[in-house]
Order: sequence, then C-alpha cells, then structure tokens
Amino acid sequence: MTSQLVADLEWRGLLAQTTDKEALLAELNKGQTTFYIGFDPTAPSLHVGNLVVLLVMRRFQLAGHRPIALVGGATGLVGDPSGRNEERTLNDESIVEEWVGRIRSQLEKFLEFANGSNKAEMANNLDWTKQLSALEFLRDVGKHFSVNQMLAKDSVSSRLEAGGISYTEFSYQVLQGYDFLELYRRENCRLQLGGSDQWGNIIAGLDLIRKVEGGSAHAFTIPLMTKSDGTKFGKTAGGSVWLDSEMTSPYAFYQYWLNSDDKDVPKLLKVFSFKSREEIEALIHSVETNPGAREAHRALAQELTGMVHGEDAMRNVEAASKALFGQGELSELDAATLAAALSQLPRTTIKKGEAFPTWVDLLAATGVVDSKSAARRIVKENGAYLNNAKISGEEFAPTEGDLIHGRYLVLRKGKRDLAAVEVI
RNA sequence: GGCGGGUUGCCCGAGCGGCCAAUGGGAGGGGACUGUAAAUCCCCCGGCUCUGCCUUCGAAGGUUCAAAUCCUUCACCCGCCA
Repeated sequence: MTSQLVADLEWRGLLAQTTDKEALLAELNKGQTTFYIGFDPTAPSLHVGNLVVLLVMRRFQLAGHRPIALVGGATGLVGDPSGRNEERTLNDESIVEEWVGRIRSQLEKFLEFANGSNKAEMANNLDWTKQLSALEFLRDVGKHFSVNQMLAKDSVSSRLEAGGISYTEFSYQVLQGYDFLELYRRENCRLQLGGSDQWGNIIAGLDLIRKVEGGSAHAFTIPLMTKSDGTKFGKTAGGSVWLDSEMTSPYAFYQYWLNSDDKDVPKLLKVFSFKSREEIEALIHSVETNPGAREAHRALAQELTGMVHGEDAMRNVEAASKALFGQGELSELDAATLAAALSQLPRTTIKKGEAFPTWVDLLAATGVVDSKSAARRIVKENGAYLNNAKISGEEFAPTEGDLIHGRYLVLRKGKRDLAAVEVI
C-alpha cells in the first residue's frame, strides 16, 4: 500500500528528495504515520503553487497516513528567506492573524478533518512560540544550532551573497526546526513534507529532534513546478492564480488551466489530477495525438475547478466558457444561458435611459484594462470587439440596438479577454 | 565613525544641463498564422478632457531661461578603512 504511494508519487514526478529512503519506506509500511506540512500566511489566500504540496498531502492521507496542516502564525511573522534574494517586509500581526484564519478555512476543503482514524489536524505554531521567552528560546532551542551549519544553508548563503539577511530571517530555520520538534513530541509526527526549497528548514528540524530527543524523523520534498517556457508556474499577467474566488474568479481559474501550454499538460495532469493512471495516460495520449481538441486541457480545468470551487461553480464556468467561445451568435443564446455566462466575467453596469458610454470607457470600467489609454490602444490596434464583432474608432459607442436580450453587451479585448455590460 | 560607489518607468539597465515620457533587453498587450496552444513575424507599451496638457528618473529644498542630469540636506543600499 505504502510503497505503492511512493511509487505513484515518483511516477507523478512529485518526489524531489527524501532522507534515507529505505528508512522512510519502512516507517510508512509500519502503518499510519503522522506527517506535517507548514503553510505560512504570506497572503490572504493560498495559490496554485501551494496546491501542489497540499494535494501531495491529500495523497498521503488517502493512503492512510495522518496529516497535520500547520499554519505558520509565528513563522509568518518572521519571514522565510528561502528562495528569495531580498529581505521580506514584515506584515502587521493583525494582518497575519487574519490570513491565518483564511488559510485554515481553505485547507479544510482539501483534507478530511472530520472522519476516520487518520483524520487531519490543524496546528498553529504560534501556540507554542507565543509563550516562549527569548531567553528560554535561546537556551533550550538555540543552543542546539550551529551557526556554521546555519550559514551553510542555501537559503542563507545565497542571501549573504545577494546583499545580506537580517537576524530575524536568519533565525527562521530555527523556528521551523522547533516546530518539527514540537509536533514530534506532541503528535508523534515523524515526517515533514514540503517544497524542495524547504529541504534545509526540514533538515534543521530533523537535527534538532535527534539532538534533543535522540529520535529520528524523515523528510520528503516535492519539486518546484516549472513551466516549459521558463516562466513561473501559477502566475499570470495579473499575478498569482489564487484559490480564493474573490481573488481569482472561478472563471479565470478555469481559463488558466484551459489555456495551459500543450507541453505542460502531461506534467500538470500527473501533478494535480486524482484520476487513475490509466485515465491520465489516455489523456496524455490525446494531447500528443490530437492537441487541437484539447480534451486533456478541458479535463484538467474541469477537475481542478471542481476541486477548488465546487462542482456547481465548475459547471457554471464551463458552460459560460462554452457559450462565450462557441461558434454561434451570442444573440442566439437564450437569456438565461447568456446571463449565467456573463455573470462569470468582469463586468460593469449602466443605468437604463442614460446615454451609452464609448466602448473605451466601458472596457475601462470593467477593469479588464488598467487605463483608458490602454483601451484606446486596443481599438487602434484592431483588437476591440462588441458582441464578437470588430469595432473601430475610439469614439465608437454602442447603441440601444446592440443590446442582446435588451440588456447585455459583451465586450472583448483581443482573442480571449471578455467583459460584460448590463443595463439596469 | 571615515572615505568611495549607488538609488531611473512592471523587472534589468542606459542616459550625466536643452533634441527626454527618457536608448536597449525582458515581462506584458494587440495583430497575422492557429486550436481560447506553442514557435515565428509585424506593431504597441506613464496618464488625461490627447495636434495639447499633466505626473514620473530615492525624498525635500536650491541654482538655471531650461535639470533624470549641477548644488545642499535627508533616507536607504553596496564596497573599502576604523
């Protein structure tokens, strides 16, 4: 069962590095193993990058192991130097606290917290660091850390070269190491998973456990996702792809996956999909032999939108995508279908009876472009559409006759950026 | 603490008194080709009430007809010396 889990993760390309693999497999084969992953509250929401790690966590739980989802109320106040070449700006305590709450409720959607012998636990490292005095910390925890080793860690040494690191961030690995020790003591936690950039921090915990408790624990890291074109995975022009529907709409989320590069789709399926290996291989075959059909893209977008935003939202945005990008005339869509589709888009309203603003003003009002200048540029460059028909002239304004079903306008910028206007 | 170097548009990075909204590259946007893909080619890329006006070159003052460019003070970063 367990060796199957690890083999499956390897097939999916989700294993970067582990401590002694034999020992880890032995541990996992003994039965239920308690493991943890930490998520620091550096934003009000998790993003699709976090989702990679979160879903590995779920795979471990499905294989019978017991997850502890740690939200870093304490570490989030300090800032992890890993993978950054600049000091972070500290966030206010109240902000971090709020983010902790939001992230906790997101985590709840991906793990089973209610039922089963291996139901997940939520933890917050603020619980065991808040009461700790600076002196206790230095004597009880700090004493076990060698500065020589701390300096040698990638996260620190690269920062020393890049221009410096504060004592605060330098101490991050000690805090994370201490977390592992606490969870080892409190919950018998034997394994920490994390992105491959977390290796050094995880090792800090293993060393501490060995020194203080004489115990052994394990590390398992997951490769950082990369895209074939070299740009960062999970980023769009507008920033990260968030799991929060207020920050990235389900429609935009669906579109993000649907528009994946063909070359990335096989990897994305392996990493994110919970379909069987056979199904995934069939989809990969499809993208290789008939990419234009985008069967695999659609399956990926469907599964993930459903997983993150729910089946209803997934069906809505899928129907909207189909309607809006279909071959037929928009005006042929019935009012209910069109209204539902448009509700997924960035939108603006105008009052009944008022004069119609220009296309430029309307598009700017929806927020699809940053400024009216940008909207004008689109018109000038021939990328402006009203109800899927190209328009020209900066002064172009829709009229009563352009309204679909008497109340809707569909604006389009370029090939795929849609926005809605409703007359109310 | 002393001396020297730096801070330019989303990022990197030129400019070193007028021809500067500021060279170049990347990112981003539009078009063509396609499949709401990639690659490629062409174009665009501070804002606005757009033949003009306004705001940008770390911050605040100053010199000048004219400053991103010169001077002064302040802040931050990086080196070398204490």
